[in-house]
Amino acid sequence: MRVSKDQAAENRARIIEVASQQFRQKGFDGIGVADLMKNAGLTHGGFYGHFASKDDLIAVSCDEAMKRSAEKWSELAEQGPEEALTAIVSSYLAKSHSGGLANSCTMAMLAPDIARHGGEVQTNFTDGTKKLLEILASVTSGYTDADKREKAIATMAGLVGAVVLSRAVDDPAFADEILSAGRKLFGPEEGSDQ
Amino acid sequence: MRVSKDQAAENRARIIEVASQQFRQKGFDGIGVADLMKNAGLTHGGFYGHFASKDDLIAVSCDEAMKRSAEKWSELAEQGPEEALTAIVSSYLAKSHSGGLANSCTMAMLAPDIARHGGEVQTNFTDGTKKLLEILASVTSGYTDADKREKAIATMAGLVGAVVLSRAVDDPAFADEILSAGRKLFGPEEGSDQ
DNA sequence: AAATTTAAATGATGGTCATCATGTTTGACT
DNA sequence: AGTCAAACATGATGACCATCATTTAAATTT
Repeated sequence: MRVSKDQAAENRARIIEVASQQFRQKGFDGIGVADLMKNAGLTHGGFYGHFASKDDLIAVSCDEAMKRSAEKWSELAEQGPEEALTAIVSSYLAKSHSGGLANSCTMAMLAPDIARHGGEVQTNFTDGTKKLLEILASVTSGYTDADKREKAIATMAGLVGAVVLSRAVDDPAFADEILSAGRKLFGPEEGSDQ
Repeated sequence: MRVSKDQAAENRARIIEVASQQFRQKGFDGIGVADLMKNAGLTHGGFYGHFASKDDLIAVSCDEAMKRSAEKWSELAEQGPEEALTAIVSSYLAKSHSGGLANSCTMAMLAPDIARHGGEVQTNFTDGTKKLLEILASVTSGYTDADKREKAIATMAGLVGAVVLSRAVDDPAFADEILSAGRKLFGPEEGSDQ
């Protein structure tokens, strides 16, 4: 059966959307093409009309997710410099019960998968990470740009590590303790405001 | 064929050792029981004499790896308080070319896999992470124990995030930039020593 | 309205995987 | 010395997977 051009584009977008969530939740190897398509309301055969391979979808969906993060950070950055950093940090380190693994950042949920995968995904991820870093550096205080960038790297690593650990840990209280320490210490003038 | 008790124990230890490295390098789903056994110099059939299931091996090998990390950190912590923190940080954030993915920390390489897996691995990982945090807190300066612990959480998150990102990124110069920013900013008196 | 195009469905293929049943060898114990 | 069973090998089983060939049917074009 056939479907209108608009419908087909919508289907493609839904496949990417589903894939983006499911990959973050279950990993690249944790979900198959057939299940992905079923969750998008389609059957597995149609997949190869939209994408050359599963690897292709992986690359596309991760790129999409990184771009979405960049948009979100950019929006949060449109504030006074100090409030902006606080906004990004507290948005990134929101309590773990708000949205499961599927709604967490690609950097936090898929970075090791990407490191192992190599290829196009990794290149896209690298570019996306650099972009996020620039946004973060632009709302970070420091004497020089190099100083800002260095501090932004540390903040980004802290954010990613805090989410990675809080999601991996069994104990909800411990998970929240990690997120809350991050919220306190990765904000403006880190560590010196007590 | 049969093998002496000592030989069998040695074989079991080698399976765990191989698994620990391969899982970190390729992920839980990235290596099969048969290949794991082959890399340990055995055939796949013998596996179920040593372990109840692949999940069992996953739990055992991660526990082993976390315990090994704790030993290493404990040794590094046996120094003056400031040197100890520096030692742990610079050991953790050593240049990326020294040892590939297989020799990186479990927290950095497997945390998302563990979050998805659940069960015994996750419990072991949680305990191991708490243990590492205590060691880090013991070499961290602060007015109160709660303060030390909070700072130690931030440091640990920063270390993990820096390794996660540096391993995932395509660009070696960027990877080293991340590690080196971490080395500079996650040491003693973070961020205030410039 | 007929012809063409194409999104998606169906179903098959070859590969991989975890697990287990069974066979073989030989240490360990009587 | 003789028996037993532990340790490992071999091979099978059934499930799942990515990919693709073929078919179906509707959207688009003529």
